[in-house]
Amino acid sequence: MDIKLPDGSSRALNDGANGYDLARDISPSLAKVALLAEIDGTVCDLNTPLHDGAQVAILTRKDEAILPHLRHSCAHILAEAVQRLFGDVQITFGPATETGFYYDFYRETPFVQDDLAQIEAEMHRIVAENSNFRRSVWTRAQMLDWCQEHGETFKAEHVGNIPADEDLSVYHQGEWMDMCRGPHLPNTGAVGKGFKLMKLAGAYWRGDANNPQLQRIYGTCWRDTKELSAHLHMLEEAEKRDHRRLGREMNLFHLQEEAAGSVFWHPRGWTLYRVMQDYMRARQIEGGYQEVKTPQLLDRVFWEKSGHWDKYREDMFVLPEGASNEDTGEGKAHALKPMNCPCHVMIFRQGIKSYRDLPLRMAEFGSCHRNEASGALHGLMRVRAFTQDDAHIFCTPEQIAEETVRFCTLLQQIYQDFGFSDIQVLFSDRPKVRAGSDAVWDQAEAALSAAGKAAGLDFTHNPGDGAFYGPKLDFVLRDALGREWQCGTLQCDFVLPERLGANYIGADGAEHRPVMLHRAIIGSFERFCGVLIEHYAGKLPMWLAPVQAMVCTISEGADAYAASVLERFHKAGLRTESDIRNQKIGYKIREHSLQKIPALVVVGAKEAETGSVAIRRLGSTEQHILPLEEAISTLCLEATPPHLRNI
RNA sequence: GCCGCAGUAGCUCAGUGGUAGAGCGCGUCAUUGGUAAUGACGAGGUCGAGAGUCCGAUUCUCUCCUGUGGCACCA
Repeated sequence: MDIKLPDGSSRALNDGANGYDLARDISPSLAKVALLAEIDGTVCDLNTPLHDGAQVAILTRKDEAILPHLRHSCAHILAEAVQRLFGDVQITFGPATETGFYYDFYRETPFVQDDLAQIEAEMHRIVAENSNFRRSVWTRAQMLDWCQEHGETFKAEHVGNIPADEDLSVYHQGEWMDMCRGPHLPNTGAVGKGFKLMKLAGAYWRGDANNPQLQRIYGTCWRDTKELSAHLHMLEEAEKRDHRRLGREMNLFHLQEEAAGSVFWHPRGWTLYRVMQDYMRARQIEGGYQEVKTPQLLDRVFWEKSGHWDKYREDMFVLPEGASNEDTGEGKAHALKPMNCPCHVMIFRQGIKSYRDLPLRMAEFGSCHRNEASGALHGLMRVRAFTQDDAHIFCTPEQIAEETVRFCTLLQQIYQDFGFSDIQVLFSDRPKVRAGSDAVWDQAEAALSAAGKAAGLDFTHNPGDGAFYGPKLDFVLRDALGREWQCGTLQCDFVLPERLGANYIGADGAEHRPVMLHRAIIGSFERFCGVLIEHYAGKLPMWLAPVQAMVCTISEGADAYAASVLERFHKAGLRTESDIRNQKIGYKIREHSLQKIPALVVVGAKEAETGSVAIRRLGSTEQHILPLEEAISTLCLEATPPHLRNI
């Protein structure tokens, strides 16, 4: 038979030959390092038989494509090690992840951290044993017998979930085996030493909280120890830019247990927050939005009417009846608002709206409370009290397309200004269970998807994942470490205007129902602050930096000059502080550099005499001596928020 | 909410069945210096909260709280 190779050449092999035979035919040295075969674009075991005319590539350690399979094989080795060491363990699943693998086990007694070292040592032993991975195909009955015999109830349950027309394959390695689709490396030795067990975690069987909890062991796995240490180093770097750590070190905010999930903003952190908010407000006004402010605490009846009570009451903060005054037991039941939209509909409903009022764009920096599960809280990223850059656009169905384009344009501008250029858009269309007629969905989906494309955004289709009340676009941005953050969203809603009785008078003189577009760009200010801190590793661009310049004196003799410099900087609108402490200049430089202050303004006798300043920028060791006014105009230029530039 | 881990000075952490220690930070004093740590001295702790075992608990046990890594959740 004839096999085509990646370089366009072809090779004649005997019938029944496999990838290994091909590798050996090409060269004995290739056969030694061959790990997997990519047959017609699908990665397969090396010993998978080839067919005539197949396009085949032999994969070796050099190919990144082996990584998922290397990791998956490593997961099997983990599972074998665990079953060797612990008698009372059932195996379940163990897939590859983005940087490694995990395996979920069932065991009455949980694993503890100290078990990991022992397990890892056993894994190295299994690698050293260098057993072949051997695939075989079993019948359902054979498999179930095996599960019965070995007490593997979870695997047995899974047998029933494998499509009837699919082969049920098992992979052996030495004495051990697992039911698995494969493919795998030729032998356990091929996994090498580039792996490490990372952490223990709980996970539910089949991802469902109603099912038994399994014990998950995470590992990371790479092609060699060099790649492994590079990855571990990257993790250390990521830890250094953790916003919780930087928030403390830079004195931006803190959290404490009496207010779990709510932020104490310190002066510097609140400055960042305010600068962001001022910027967002300005951009929104440019974008044709009107800003409003609505109540935090509303009668329970209101939430019942809006439909939130039924759906979200578990996660709402509620004041039960009588709680408003503990002494007298007076007061109706209330709840803190978990979102702003119903309140915005209330404003829309005041007075009679005409089609001439549409589209009506109503924005609020809406402070919301959601009683998030305790295990979900995480620094600024997941909190219980937060403020959204929320807005609702009331419009006609015909206006959806244009409003979407306007929104995408605004969003792109804002992300760019904050320093994010890699934006991914997910378009989610009608779910199975939904409200509204198909005709309206047709129109909304077409409008959204066309508008997304028109705005020139990267576009991924996410079928069936829309909200029950309408299709949506989600905007995911990628930060400096390549992590993804879903921040922006645009959701069509045909339901809430109806539930809460919003309408307008059309050109025909009749009442019509507006469509509501729920939209946010940064999502929550709290979370976005966290994202910014991590994206910039604390080194915020000048316009966002809480303190933009620090005037540092060389010695006491320069105090008076420093005070006049500080005053000039303040007058120029630069957020500036001064450090006239009795310390050496090196000490001050170090301290304010660690505080990530963008411009250090050093003044001593020389500067005082010539009316100049020595500027040292964060991240550089150079000093630039400039006349005071020139320094100010240079820094001011950079410190100008994006919406005020070029005007 | 579930599973693992953790909670000791402002921060990072050590430590012990007989009520505690370091470094940094903070304060005072000396030093007046030229770009990432000047020196000396000093203050600072209900060892997360509650209960139990014990003559005695920060240490052992239990419960709770909070944090943390996951899972589930995320309008």
